[in-house]
Amino acid sequence: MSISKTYNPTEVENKWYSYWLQHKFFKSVPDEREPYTIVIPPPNVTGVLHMGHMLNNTIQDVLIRRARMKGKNACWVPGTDHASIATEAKVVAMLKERGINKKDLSRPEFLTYAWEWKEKYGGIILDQLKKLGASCDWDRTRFTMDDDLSDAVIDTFIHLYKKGWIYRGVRMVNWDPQGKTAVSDEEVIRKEVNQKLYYIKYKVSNGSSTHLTIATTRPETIMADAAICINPNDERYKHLHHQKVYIPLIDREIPVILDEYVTMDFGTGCLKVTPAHDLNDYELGQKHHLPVIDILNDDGTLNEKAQILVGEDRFAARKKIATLLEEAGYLEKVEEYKSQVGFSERTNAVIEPKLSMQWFCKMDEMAKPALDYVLKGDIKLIPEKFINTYRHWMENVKDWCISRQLWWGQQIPAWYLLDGQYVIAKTKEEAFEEAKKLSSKIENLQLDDLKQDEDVVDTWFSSWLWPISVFDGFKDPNNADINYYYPTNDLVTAPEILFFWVARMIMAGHEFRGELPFRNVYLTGIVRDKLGRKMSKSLGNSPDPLDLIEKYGADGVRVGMLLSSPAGNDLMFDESHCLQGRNFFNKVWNAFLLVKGWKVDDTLANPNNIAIQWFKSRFSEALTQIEANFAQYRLSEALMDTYKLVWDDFCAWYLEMIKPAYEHPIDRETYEQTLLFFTDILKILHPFMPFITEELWHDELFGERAEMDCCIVAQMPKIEQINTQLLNDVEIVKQVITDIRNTRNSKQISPKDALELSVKINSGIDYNQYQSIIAKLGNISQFSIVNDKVSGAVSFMVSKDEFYIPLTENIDPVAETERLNKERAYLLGFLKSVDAKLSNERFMNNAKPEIIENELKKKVDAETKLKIIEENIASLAN
RNA sequence: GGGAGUUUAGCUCAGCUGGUUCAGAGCAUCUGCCUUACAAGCAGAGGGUCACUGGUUCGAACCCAGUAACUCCCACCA
Repeated sequence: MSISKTYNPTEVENKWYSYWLQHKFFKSVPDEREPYTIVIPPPNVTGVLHMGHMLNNTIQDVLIRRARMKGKNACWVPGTDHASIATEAKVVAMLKERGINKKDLSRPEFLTYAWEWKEKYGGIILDQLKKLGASCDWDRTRFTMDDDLSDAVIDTFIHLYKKGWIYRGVRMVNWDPQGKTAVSDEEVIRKEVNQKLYYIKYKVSNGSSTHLTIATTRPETIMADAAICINPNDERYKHLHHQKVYIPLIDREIPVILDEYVTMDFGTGCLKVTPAHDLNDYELGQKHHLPVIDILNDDGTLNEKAQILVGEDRFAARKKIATLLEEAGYLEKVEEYKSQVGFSERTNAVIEPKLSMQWFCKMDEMAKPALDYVLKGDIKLIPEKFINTYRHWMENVKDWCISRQLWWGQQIPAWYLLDGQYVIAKTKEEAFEEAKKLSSKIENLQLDDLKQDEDVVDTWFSSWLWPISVFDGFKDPNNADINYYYPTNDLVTAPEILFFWVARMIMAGHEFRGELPFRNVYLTGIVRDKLGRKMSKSLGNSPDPLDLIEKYGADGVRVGMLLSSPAGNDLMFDESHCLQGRNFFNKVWNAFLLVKGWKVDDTLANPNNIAIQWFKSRFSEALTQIEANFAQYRLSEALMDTYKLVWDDFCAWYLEMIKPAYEHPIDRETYEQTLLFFTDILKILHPFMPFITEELWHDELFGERAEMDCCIVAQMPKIEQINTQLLNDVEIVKQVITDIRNTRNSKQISPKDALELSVKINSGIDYNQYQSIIAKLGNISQFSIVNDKVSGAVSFMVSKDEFYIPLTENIDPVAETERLNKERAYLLGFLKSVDAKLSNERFMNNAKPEIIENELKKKVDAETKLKIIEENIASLAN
């Protein structure tokens, strides 16, 4: 098998992904091994892959591949979320394009369209994940509206209802007029927007011509006013106590009420109270027994109760009413004003506070154990800083509005009787039986008298069950899968959904399994562009992930994503990272080409033992570091350790040390060792760069591979004994080589010209054994150990040892002296600081003994060096 | 308004229990190289008052207090 000169990612990626699939390497079934489980945060079924998914899933894949290679039974469960609001919106839009209005469809008809649409476009994102190399067990793919998962939703609804934790009530909810549904508090995103503050005059009805002025950002709601409220302590308005005023334009009379809730120094100190359209006003209205006048339709247009501007959209009405007020002389002034406005997370429509009958889930009881898991450390949040946020939310948790006025989702299992009573039951038949038991029985109750609640539950009411439901933990609570895989190990997700999803999964885990759902939550950051803006479709600042894969290879993009993304920190994405990733796999490829090109001569018996032993130790040293970083979920650092090990230690040093001269053969032992090293390198690279490593793994260089002998299931190398002495020595040897190269650079000597090198050893290092390495990498023709200083040579010092390169014609005593003087000055300064410490009584009394010992050693070392330098300066002067 | 976090080289980030003259890495930059694995490369080099001000300490990037800037989360000021 010949190997191509350059690595071709696309071809290789497709080849190996199919191979992995075909040989079921992603598949997991319970066995005697330790499980390692991740459930994917299910992306919206309508979604397409964006940079956030790339980051998130790359991390998951690295973790899962590593676990697999560490002998665990790794199971990554993929799937999608039905995302009721988002999907329903898309389906409605699609129907509209076809000239179909949702209103004209029955529920079953609509759902048929929706399912068709889901089947057609639903899988896209999962296929995109495959391009990234995601090693999910695709046979386990679930959808939150699969029958079993929907059943679980209904069952848990009934369970919680029976516990008294689900109730129905009229509340002020966040109404999304575009989605025409209520949304939960968490789905409202507040943004500061520039608004106008309208000052509007209301006539007092006592016959005098006085008026009061209120300030509002929402003049279109004055028709829904129920009162004007002033602070009883406000001296300015004592005369208004117990008066009534007329709403402008419609001249409806409303009372002036008193409440300390009103801030005197904001606006005019007069507050219009509009219970139907503002949460605070609603509460104020409750307190003062005010009527609720709702002037808005579900779609945000004004209804007939508004009397004027009926049918107008709320924002159009706002503009028009401003004009009307102005014309009628009621508008005192308009000011620019910044305030917070809530937007729907799903549709981006401005949220309308609206009173309506909804289903709620009580949270306080469930929050307690869910908080404990995290506070006790049974569930770890990574990074830990999120614990505070989590606690704050859990301690102030509010009941969860779980009903949504949509069709796409799990329909609420509430069945209404003709008289408005209702029962909760899974099926109509069960509901019928329940209904017959009601205390106030209905005569002649017929099955068809029961009408199911039209609403569906919030999508999160299904996804909070995800870690259990994907293993059929509801349908069959004692099955082999759930017993084996649950609790799962790591969850990788965005901090944005810590409350939406993570917290609720913990609650559900405890409530329905009596156990936590996962042990570690790795919270990723937001992917931002160079300017720090969140990457989003609407800003157009997000590259298409698939284009990136096309351009840099999946391995390159994976490395690019991970190069700089510590947990919890936002990722400042820059394509140059992917470039760096590509350059990296290119480096690996070329190193491979080099080794592959070598011819072995079995008669050679001069293995590079030093190089081999050194790299062995170095590899274990790096592996120790890599493991430690993984243990702390420092993926970027683990990657960087690997990167440096491969690029610097292996390619730049080890391969250069052992590389035979052009067209010369290599000895058997060195060759075999190098192949072993390469194998280990492929293994540690694999979680980051699965494709190129698998490709190289199968090269004939490593001999015939059995069908199932793949890098993806290779076992990670183990940490072996580290020869610290050797590692230290080689660091010095590397420094010697660097200094030789530096000398060449500064004297403009070509690397091709061989040099002579002498060393006067003061350190006790045995340079004899490193001679050949120094000679090879420094291009030294003659290496000698001397007892005296060499005059007329360029010198440098490494550790305490003096090195000389005779260069009579090029030597410049003045420059050389200057250089040595600089070093001398540095050492003098250094000694001074050390002496200062050592002569400081308090330091000697307080510092730990090992610190003092270290200082003493520093002193001796520096003095030795100083002495040598001063001798050298003296000898130059001669 | 409340809470959390961040601030270290041009950029992205490390810096664990305060202890080498401690200031580090990768990228970028600069210099020199087409040295037969790799110019997607090789060999080198330069770059920082650790945001600011005080304090604690023998010793501070690290601990404490204050200041500033930025980010995120939570919160109903019309």
